[in-house]
Parts: sequence; C-alpha cells; structure tokens
Amino acid sequence: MKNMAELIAQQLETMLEQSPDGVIEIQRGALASQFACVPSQVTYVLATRFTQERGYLVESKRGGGGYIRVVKLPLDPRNALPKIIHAIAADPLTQAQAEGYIQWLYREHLLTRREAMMLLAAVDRNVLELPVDLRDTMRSRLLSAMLMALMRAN
Amino acid sequence: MKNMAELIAQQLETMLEQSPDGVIEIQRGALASQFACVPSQVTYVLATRFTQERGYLVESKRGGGGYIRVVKLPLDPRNALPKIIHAIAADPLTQAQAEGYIQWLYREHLLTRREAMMLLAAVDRNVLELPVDLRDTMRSRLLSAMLMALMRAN
DNA sequence: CCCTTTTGACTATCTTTGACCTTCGATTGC
DNA sequence: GCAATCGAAGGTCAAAGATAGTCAAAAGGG
Repeated sequence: MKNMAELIAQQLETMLEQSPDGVIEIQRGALASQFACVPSQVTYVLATRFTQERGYLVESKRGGGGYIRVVKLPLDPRNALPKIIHAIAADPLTQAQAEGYIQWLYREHLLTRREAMMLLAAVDRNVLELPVDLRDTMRSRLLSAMLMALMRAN
Repeated sequence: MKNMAELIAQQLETMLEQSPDGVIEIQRGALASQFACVPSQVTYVLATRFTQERGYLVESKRGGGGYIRVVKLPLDPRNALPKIIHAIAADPLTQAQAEGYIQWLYREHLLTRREAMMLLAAVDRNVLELPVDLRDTMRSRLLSAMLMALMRAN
C-alpha cells in the first residue's frame, strides 16, 4: 500500500478523468476526512503533484461555501507556454528581455495584438516605477502571472 | 452546494437582466425571508457584489414603504474607457476595487475573457508582492497603463 | 543523512448572524 | 394643526462560524 499522498492524488486523478470537462471541485475538509488525514495534507498533495508544470491549475475560495477547483489543462497549451513561463518566472527580467519574450509570443500567434500591447505596457519601466532590482523582479512576476492566466483562459 | 450570498446575488442579477431599464426595486426584509436568512445578509450581498466599481448603483429608503433600488449603470462603449481609466488612475486601488472594474468592463464586452484574466492576474495581491500602500499605488498605475494600451491598440 | 510525507498550530479570507441604530410615514393626543 | 409617539422599513458593526493557506517541526523511508 502506497502512502496517503499518492492515494489522494490517485483519487483526484480519477475524478478528473471521469469529469467530462476536466474540472473538479472539492472541499478540502471533506476530502481530508474521507482519507482520515489533516486538511493540510490535501494542500500538500495539490502543491506537489497538481502543479502548473504538470498541466494542472488550482483555484480556491475560503469561507462558507468554500471550495478547491482543480483543472486539467488540455494538451496543446501544456507544451508551449508552460516552459516559457517557467523560464520567465525563474529570474528577474530587464525591460528588453521582457519585450523580447512578448514579441516572440506575438509572432508565434500565441498573443493577440491587444494582449501584446497590454503586456508591453505592464513591463514598461515608467509604469513599474520601483528601485531597479525590485522592478526587474516584479516584471518577471507580472509577466509570468499574466501568461499563466492566459493558459487558464481557454 | 453554493453559499447563500451567491444565490441571492444570482437572483438579483437575473432580475436586473429581465428588467428592461436595468433597474429593480426590492424590499430587504421580503428578499431575506424568501431566502430564509437575516436581512443584513442582503445588505452584505449588495455591499460586496453590487458596488460602484462593478457598475452598479444602490439607493434605498427606510421607513414604511421603504425599498432598495439597484441600478445597472449603462456604459457608452465609445467613451467609457477613458472615463474609467481616469477614475482608476486617480487613486490607489484595492484588489477588490480593481477586480470590480475589470469585471464591469468584461461584462460590457470591452474586454475579452483572456484580457480580463490577464488583468485580474496583474492586480492580484500575491503577484504584486509589495508593502500595502505601494502595492495599491502600483495596482492603479498598472491597470490604467494596460487599459490605456488597449485603447491605443485600436 | 537526505528527501518526502505527515501533522498541527497559527493565519487569512469570506460568510452568517444578531443586537442595536436611524429614518420615515402614519397615528394619536392635545 | 402640530408635536409626540409608534411601527415599519433599512443600516451598521462586530462577533461567531466556515473554509482554505502557510510553515516548520516531527516522522518515515531509502
């Protein structure tokens, strides 16, 4: 018998496969009691096995009627974007580097013209008015977060 | 099963859509008993989901024959964006306020789904990881800069 | 030993509830 | 008439409740 993290991961995977649209919603506490473990165990499983690099997206809401939604991304975006996003997120970015990525994505038709313009505005040094090192970090965070959002949008 | 706040919000949204002029009048107590909740629950829903940033206006009158009127503000697509950008740029923005504006513009079809998602990612407090006051200022700068870029894109 | 898993105390966020307050129209007492 | 009073709305706010997130220490397993 495997460890509990594996069991929980398998159950989630099964549920995802049985779901017609590749989206499931669970309640953390409920799943935890089903497996007789602490709720943060579920968080751990999601954090280690349902990551963006593996093609999953996780959203949640707290409070009464709260939930955790797990989305299995379709194959196509799973190849191109995540790798680039990972590269972008890894290190701080200069404006020139950021613009390079954006232009490349635009040329590859992964961004519309409007989307590219928005991203260019967001990475502009006049908009990101911060000390240089912090600015380059924020630029990287922003660009990767926005591109990640795009993956989720489909 | 959803929470009650969502249910009430949905009902109000439905009523607004069915109303020809985008105006509805309700009685707080009546709506509360329809949903078997306390009246202040209705106040909560209005305060959190029918805000000015989201394009709604709420007026009310107390006393006998009192009411709550909810108005869905009309948006002239031609000059809406400049006005909203102006409002956004004027002051620092909380995440909730920023999300309100984005959702409004999306509802009114001035943003595509993808664009809205990108903007939502950009104003997220986890992405804009800075001291709160600076964060709210950056949020305002970012959002207005990106929306301005969109205007220019056409 | 080092890496992964398991736990739980503490934190953050959102919702629900209720006691108390304010406003307004209607009624009453003079 | 007119002010005092009353009842019927809606408003405020803070506490309690319901979830989920974080983080680091403890426990397992190679």
